[in-house]
Amino acid sequence: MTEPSRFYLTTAIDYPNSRPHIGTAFEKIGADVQARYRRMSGNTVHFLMGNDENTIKVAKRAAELGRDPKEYCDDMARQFKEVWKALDISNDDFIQTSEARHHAGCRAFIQKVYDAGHIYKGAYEGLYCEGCEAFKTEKEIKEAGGVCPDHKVPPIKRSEPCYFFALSKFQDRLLRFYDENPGFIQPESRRNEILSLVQGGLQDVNITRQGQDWGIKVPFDEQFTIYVWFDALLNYITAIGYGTDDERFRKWWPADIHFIGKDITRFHCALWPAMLWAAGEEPPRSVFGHGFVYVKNEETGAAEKISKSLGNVVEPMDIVTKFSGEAFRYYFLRECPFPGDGEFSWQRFKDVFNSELANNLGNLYSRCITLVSKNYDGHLDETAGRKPGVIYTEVDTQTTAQQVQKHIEACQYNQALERIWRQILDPANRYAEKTEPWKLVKTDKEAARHVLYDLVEQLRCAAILLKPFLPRMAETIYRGFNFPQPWAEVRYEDVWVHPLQAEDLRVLAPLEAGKVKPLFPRIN
RNA sequence: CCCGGGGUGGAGCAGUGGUAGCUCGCCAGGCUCAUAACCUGGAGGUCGCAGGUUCAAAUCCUGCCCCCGGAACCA
Repeated sequence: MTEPSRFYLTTAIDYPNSRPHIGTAFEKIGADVQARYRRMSGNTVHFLMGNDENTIKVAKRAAELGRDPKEYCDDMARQFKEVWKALDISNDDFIQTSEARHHAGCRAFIQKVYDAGHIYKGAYEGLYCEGCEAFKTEKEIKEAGGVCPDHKVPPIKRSEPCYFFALSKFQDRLLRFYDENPGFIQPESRRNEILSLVQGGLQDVNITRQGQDWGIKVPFDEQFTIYVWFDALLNYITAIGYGTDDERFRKWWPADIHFIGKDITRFHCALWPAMLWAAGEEPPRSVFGHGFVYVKNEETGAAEKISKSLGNVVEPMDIVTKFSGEAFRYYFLRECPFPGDGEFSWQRFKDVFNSELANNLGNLYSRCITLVSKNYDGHLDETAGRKPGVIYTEVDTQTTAQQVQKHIEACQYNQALERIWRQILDPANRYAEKTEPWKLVKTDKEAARHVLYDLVEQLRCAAILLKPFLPRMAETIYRGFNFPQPWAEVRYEDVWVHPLQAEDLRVLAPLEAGKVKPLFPRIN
């Protein structure tokens, strides 16, 4: 991959018109696993998230509520952050594009591009709704049946002066760049899409709006504000100091990976590199366009796009409060392939939770702890300095750990988790069944002790491998025993290095009548 | 019309040339340490359709059908 020292990753910034839904959260979780994994791997990580606030819609929404736009944005940002916190998203920074650092960086950037001659004045013609006092896309109008979706009146054609960014000039350079950097656009399917798009020719893009109060003023012509993408994309650099702290900016740029939804791939893969070149900066190292989450209609069985009009919006907190942030993370990481699309249904959620988290992982943890605590008073003698035995020979744990690493690096989180379950946890349950330590303890207590030591080793491996995915439960499992490595310092290598116990293995988990509290209580 | 993705046992997926695999669900046993959890076995698929290449195709080629998404303020 990239140089091991620093790793800068971002997610798309969200519109604060409405609260985040499970699809928005899907992206953050996928990025979070990557961030946590990189930290474990010894990288100095900077993980950025944020909200995209300089839009007409935001100003309008605030006006509807009779609130000051900035105050409204701050309140929404607070709500977003609450959700991300509940999901244990480990972002290092959260940028709001209404912040001064973003405004300053944006103005510096656009001025530079202007001075370099990549911006020219022209006129924009589009479909305009007088009720909204805004231009509408053809798609919006078409979907509403030829009228404005908000005001139900047909739009009028309107032309206004504006500034264009000369994107078309960068077509050849982009194609050359894709060719020289085959890993730039991920996954592969997205790459093909962008390739054909750019080969088909690029149009210059309108980057300003006239007569808006809310937003960033164009420094070389203050009657205009910067329009959407030319503002939003810049958050990735203004957040790390572009235009305000050059040293910091140089430290982190270029980004190692931008996580975005597949729908905005074109902006990140075509427009964004061109903008950066125009300002004399490097493009990001890679862009990952993840899939979408659809909601299963329980009546028809059909997968529906999440939308307010369909009334099928599921908010993360709906799930988190009923289950947990960990369960939420597990479901989407295991059930929805990150590069492709996935589906959510409450029934499926329950099934996955019960079979994989409660019955498999949680139950293995419970049975191991009980066996050790009840039969050995929580203390396995003579395990200090002793290597655990191998319980599964088809695939050794080193291979498994490396397969998991490979999958994480390719953002194939569902496959990484499947490996852990099939190659670490299932074999442990089978091994317990085969060796029957609950019986063996009555005839050969020493042999049973070794069996239990081997079983607990599987929990140790699973906890380490699961650290980026289920940070809390992985820690709970790990701290249930006196494993030698401090939790904060464990790395994937520790899975196969088997650092020896300095002292005999002991159960540290709090017990009641010799039993632990279930990690994932079954849902009925 | 164009572009992209996809069609594999009831559901969800893996599988890019060599006896069709996994999870859930279902059926039957076993076990009883554990969260009525765990383990074993079983039923269930002509891998969208039709041709072709090959000793051999879910996998490569051609044509067709169907589903989903996209075309520039939408994660």
